[in-house]
Amino acid sequence: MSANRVSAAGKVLQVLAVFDREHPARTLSEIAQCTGLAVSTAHRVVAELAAWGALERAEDGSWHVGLRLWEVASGCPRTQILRDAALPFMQDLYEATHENIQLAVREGTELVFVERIAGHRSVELLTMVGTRFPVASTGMGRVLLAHAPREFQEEVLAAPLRAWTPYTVTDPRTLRAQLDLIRREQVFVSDRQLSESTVAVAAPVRTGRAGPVGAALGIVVAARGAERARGLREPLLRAVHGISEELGRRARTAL
Amino acid sequence: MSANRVSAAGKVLQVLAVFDREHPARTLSEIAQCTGLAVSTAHRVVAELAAWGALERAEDGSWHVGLRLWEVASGCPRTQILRDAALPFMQDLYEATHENIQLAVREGTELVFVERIAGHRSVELLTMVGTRFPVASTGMGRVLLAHAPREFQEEVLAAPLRAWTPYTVTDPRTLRAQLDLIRREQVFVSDRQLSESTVAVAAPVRTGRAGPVGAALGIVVAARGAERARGLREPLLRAVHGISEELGRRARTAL
DNA sequence: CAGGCCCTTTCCGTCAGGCGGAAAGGGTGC
DNA sequence: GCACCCTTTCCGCCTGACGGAAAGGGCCTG
Repeated sequence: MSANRVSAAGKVLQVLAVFDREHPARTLSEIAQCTGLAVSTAHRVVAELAAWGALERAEDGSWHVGLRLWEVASGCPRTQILRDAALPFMQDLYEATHENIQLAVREGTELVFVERIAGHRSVELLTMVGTRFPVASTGMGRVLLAHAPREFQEEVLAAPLRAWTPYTVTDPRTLRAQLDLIRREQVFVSDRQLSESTVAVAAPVRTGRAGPVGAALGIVVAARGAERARGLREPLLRAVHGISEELGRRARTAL
Repeated sequence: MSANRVSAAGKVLQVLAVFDREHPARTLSEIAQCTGLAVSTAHRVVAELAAWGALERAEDGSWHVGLRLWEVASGCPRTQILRDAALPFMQDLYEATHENIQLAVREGTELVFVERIAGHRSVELLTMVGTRFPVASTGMGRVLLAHAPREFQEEVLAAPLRAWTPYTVTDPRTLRAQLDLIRREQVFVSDRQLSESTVAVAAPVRTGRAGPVGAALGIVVAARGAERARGLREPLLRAVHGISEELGRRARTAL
């Protein structure tokens, strides 16, 4: 058989793509199965990746992403620069609130969480660093969507919106109104849209004082303590302004 | 010409390896140069990687690591599990001290920084998340070395030790004594070994209460405020014990 | 304890797809 | 306008990637 129209480089990427949040570890035959590669081929590719350090092997024989690949990828400028600029402000915000502080960027019609601070007293969340969500599903995503090019907004509004809770806004018209609201107000409160037990407060991070929106910062609190959200507005705004200026400063010196 | 003894998968990895902390962005010809690949080959490989999202292109035409690769690699269990277990304790420690809190693992004879908390009031450091250092050069590294298999210790002690400052211990005999000390005491104070302006306090993180040492936690303070180090002992110990137990709990439930 | 099942590893002959030299294309600075 | 450098495309040759097959090994079941 040879339903194989994938370049050698493509095979490497296929193998890497097999590892995600739900499957951090996989066996050789799983890898072969998922990629559609012959086991012998998968075996060779995996062995080469492992020799380099991109994959590592657990005692039980299963494979997982290796430290070496993590090192290379952790230099990703999109996350690295943002993270460096934002962390001190996120720390301040955490210290003031002791809630979950999250940082995310938009990638197409999805939201990718880039950094997160959580302590012992924070609410448990289902989001994790490195995971994706539809951009319309979260408060942070809607903030990014509101400041995204029109085409993206239309693309998202055109698609059916998933209801995660009874409160999730799924009517495109209502969502459109929310996006308008977000652009007027700086801060957006997202009430139990993704989970019944959480309320999020989110604001846009810019590059420089008035530059383009490149990320969103959010605080997630328990829904039962939702009245707290009001008091989070000011500290959140201070943080996003601080981060935006810091990003502007770094972008300028980089040129 | 064809001084080419590298498999197709190897070429992909060669290209990825070209990106490090000193060179987060590179042009096509740089990539070709560094890997020794023909430009046309490098071009094809880079294009394939970019199509998948492993590489992205800046406006100036240079290439850098893409968000997609970062996502996959951020699932690396070695860092992910450790990070998740340690972060809340690192937060507490940061809040109590407002100093740099660092988490690192050992990879062969080198130290890799896995996580770092730093706020506005913390000292500027030359270490970054995702960077490597010789294991003997830092306080955290020596803690990991002290708890590493004998063979590694001998390997490191046999090699010449680099002097980063006038205070750096380079005599194998003195270092050996330090390693003994580390095993007796739980906490190790590393005085201006890597930089003249910093003092580090480090302790080992275990898997479970008495499991193997898998990481090191460290606090870095300004050398001028070195007397603070004494007071950091107890909070640091509390943190490493908390993390160790949390790791033990997770490892057990994973089985 | 034998038998069967499934996953991993190795081997090897075939042939497609990767390879790189060369040349065209495009941008910039002197 | 010319020269230089970087990027992109093209194409014919040939090598090294491919996958079927079989051996090896661990584990459960009857």
